[in-house]
Amino acid sequence: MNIGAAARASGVSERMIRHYEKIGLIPPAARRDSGYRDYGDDDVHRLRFIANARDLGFGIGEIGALLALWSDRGRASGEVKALALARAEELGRKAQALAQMRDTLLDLARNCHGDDRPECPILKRLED
Amino acid sequence: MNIGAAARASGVSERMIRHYEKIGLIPPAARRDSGYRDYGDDDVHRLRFIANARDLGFGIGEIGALLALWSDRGRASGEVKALALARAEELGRKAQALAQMRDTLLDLARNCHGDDRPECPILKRLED
DNA sequence: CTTGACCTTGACGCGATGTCAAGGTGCAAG
DNA sequence: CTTGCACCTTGACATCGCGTCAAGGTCAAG
Repeated sequence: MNIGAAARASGVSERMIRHYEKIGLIPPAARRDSGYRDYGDDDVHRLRFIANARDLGFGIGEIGALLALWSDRGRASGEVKALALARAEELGRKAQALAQMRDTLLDLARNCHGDDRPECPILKRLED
Repeated sequence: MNIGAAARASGVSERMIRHYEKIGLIPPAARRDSGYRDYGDDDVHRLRFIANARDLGFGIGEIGALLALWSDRGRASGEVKALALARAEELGRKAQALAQMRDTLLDLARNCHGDDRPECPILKRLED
């Protein structure tokens, strides 16, 4: 399977497949005589795993750890759980921070006439 | 005032002050004979404005627009309000996306024994 | 004059991805 | 066989906001 087909099958762009290979997240792909990368079902499976982990907010480093645990038949599920909980906590922190900013902005906007007059509590707040 | 003092007074790092100047977000600073940048109270005021806007989640482009409105005596507060509401909406979207990921992870973790056994619903989910 | 704090520019790093360029490969139709 | 198009290769540059380090100039106090 060429890289384009693997990309379509896995949901990971060609660009990122090459990138993940370069940074060592995935092993170097097999090559045909032409130099084209050649992927099998296992490779696509691994790429889908990565895509799913990314969709859940894991970073590259964590995904590396997850991949190692995934391929370790004797792994302890506790390690995976710990990674997931740590990520969940971090995501919660970020989500709260963003929600806080949003609320502040909505608060400021509520007190702003929003008409043609120049007076604006939003800008006042930014000045402080 | 040297750049270090301006950084301390405004809460914007030296690095970012130079950066904002290079990308044109702020006008080039005055220079002493030595080549040192020289800042006045107005400059610090503007930098604080930028720091506050950043803390509220505005991006560089939006801050540029806010700065223009800020220095426009005849501005319409409606324009500022529109920027704030657009940013608030975007922040809300991101916050929700992160919270969604967090909830999914907590859900998966809840169903994971988290002991020494290898069986793990989290990894199962990542495989799909 | 020396020392140490401060300034200058420039470059490289992160994280994850897009995009563009210049060139080679594979395959099907003419 | 040739032509053309889709696909592949590597590499470089852009994004966004910031850290950090390096090599050198400046300033002020001792």
